[in-house]
Amino acid sequence: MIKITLPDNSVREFDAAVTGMEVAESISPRLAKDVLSVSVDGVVWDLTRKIEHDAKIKLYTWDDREGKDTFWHSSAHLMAEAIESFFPGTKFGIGPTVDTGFYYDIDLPEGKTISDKDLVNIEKKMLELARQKNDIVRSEISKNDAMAMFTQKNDELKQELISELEDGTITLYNQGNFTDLCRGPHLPNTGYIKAIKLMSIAGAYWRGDEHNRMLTRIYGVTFPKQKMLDEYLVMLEEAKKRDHRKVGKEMQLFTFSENVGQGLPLWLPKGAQLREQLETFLKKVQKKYGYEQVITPHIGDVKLYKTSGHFQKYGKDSFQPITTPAEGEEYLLKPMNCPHHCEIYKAWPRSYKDLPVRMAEFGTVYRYEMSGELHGLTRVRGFTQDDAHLFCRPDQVKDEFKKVIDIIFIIFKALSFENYTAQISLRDPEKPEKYIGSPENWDKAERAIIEACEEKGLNTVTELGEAAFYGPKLDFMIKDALGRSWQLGTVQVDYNLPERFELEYIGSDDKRHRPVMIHRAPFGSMERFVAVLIEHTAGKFPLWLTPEQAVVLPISEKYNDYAKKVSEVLNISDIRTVVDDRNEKIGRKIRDNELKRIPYLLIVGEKEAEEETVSVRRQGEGDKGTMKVNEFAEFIANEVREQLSGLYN
RNA sequence: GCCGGAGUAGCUCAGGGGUAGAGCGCAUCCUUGGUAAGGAUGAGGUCACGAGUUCAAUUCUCGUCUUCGGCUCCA
Repeated sequence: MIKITLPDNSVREFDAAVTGMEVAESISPRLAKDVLSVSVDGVVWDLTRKIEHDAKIKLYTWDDREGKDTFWHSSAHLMAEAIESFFPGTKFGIGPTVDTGFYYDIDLPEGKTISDKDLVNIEKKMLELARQKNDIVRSEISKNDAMAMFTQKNDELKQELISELEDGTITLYNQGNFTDLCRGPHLPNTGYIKAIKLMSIAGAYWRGDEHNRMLTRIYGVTFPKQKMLDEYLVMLEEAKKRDHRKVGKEMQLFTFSENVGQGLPLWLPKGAQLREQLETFLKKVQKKYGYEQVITPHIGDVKLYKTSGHFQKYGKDSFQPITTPAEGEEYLLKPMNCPHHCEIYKAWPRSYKDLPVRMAEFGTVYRYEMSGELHGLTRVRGFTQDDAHLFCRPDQVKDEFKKVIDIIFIIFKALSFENYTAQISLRDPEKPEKYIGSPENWDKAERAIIEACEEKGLNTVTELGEAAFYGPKLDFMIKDALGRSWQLGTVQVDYNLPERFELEYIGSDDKRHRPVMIHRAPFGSMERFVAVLIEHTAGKFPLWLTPEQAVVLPISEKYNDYAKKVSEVLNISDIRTVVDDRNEKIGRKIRDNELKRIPYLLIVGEKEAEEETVSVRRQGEGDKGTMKVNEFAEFIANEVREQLSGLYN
């Protein structure tokens, strides 16, 4: 007698060992059709594997992450089988699932390469193999036998993987003519896979280490229904339309020039306007929180960065120092603002009563990024951080940290960023050589972050090894239109730089003490933030932020003068307004300006000119009726006020 | 930096060993209009750059640069 407990705590009894599939069948035919895998006492299993003892189980379908994982994992095997049929002798690395599908890292036989054209053929072969509904069969194998098997196949990648496994835990999965080393679980047979799209070919270092050889990685995605694949592809097309590189070009926000250099963005007038709005907004928030603006130069003596440790850490792989012709002094394009700010802290003696000192700067920094890394505005070589450094007493760290989190949330609220991940980035305990400073200070800094997040009730994930070399971080990550995750806001607790720069304050005991630094940038960089903002809004920025808030559209050239007058009046009231006085019909002007994503279109003709009114049209919504010009000015000012109400006043 | 694509007008793209095309945009003119594309005419390209093969290269080969998708990296 086997007792199976389901998630609702109901218990089903079976006479003998039973499979997950049999349990599903006993519940409903529909479930038996949809189920993809099963967890048995918390471990995900194949549906066809016998459960021989009492167990708690949960059945997974496509709607569960575990179900999709099983589906895609089997799809990776199916792809491997198809690849092996075209390229016998291919060596297989690893073939895991990712958020949107799966990949397999392979090493093609000597002299063979794979191209996009091959992908189509591999897809066809996969479909053919899927239609055969070959059973996917699990078997256990001893370490020696497994090693012998893959030695015979000359697959040293798998041999390396096997060598790290424990005997007695090694399993193989077979389908048709293909057998792979795999922990599983897998679908019962290949017939579940109905729709297949191989997305791209990429290079990937074996085991993610750039010192290893590069394998060929093939990304793919599969679905249980063709319709789901079609919808997914449409969704990808839609996402591409939001790509900040495309929208930024269309809206004339920024550009790049080969003559200026790669990764060096040029902000066009409208993009600069957008940035200015963001900066003004943050400055107002920061003023409320007691920050003071400072300004520092774009270069600094190399010794500044030797003191901070940045030069030792990054100097070789960075823009090289600028030298003075006569004296041979070395200056570095600043990659960080903190050393400059430390020097400002040291400009005069500080008392414990002065702390915390909150020093803010929109500081432009330059970092050498490898050419293959550059990506639109999200990864560039010259960018502006909304940087600030808080110098505080040890007893103030947690409170200051929490206030920074508040500022970040004000920004996220102002821009309706709801889907973020808060990540606590700690040191890698196995690689102490990557970090500077004492373990005691690291412990204190990490504890401060963890406690501050707990006290704020923040939902966080913790990543080891993601800390900066001088201190742990709290990072806020946001996804772009295509689901790639980018780090925006960051807060870091640092006990190290104050020591290196010998920062001090005089305590109430009349003795010298060391302050603690908090580095923080809520936007992160203006460039990356604007990029993600563009993708979030598809370029339809909130009214308070958008570079052009209203456009006046004269019905004919006869009303151009009136249109200009309206625009002047609105601009005096700080409403960013332009005029479209092209020799075009009104329908055309409406269409063009709707597509330019300007929130308000103001149509003016004979009637409006006589009555000193505008006919208001809201982007995407249509005609809103007629208003006096000053009424409209008040109306739009109100809308802006509402959007920002309570955020900084 | 590494693996694999791509680079033709301001933009989106077609073409192809005999020195180039479309749509949109732009300019000029006609039209002077009432809520998502009015009409005519015209200007714009060393086909990314540099070598090589060829009678002839934008097209083929190689290199460089830039860019795209990944990998690695990211103070």
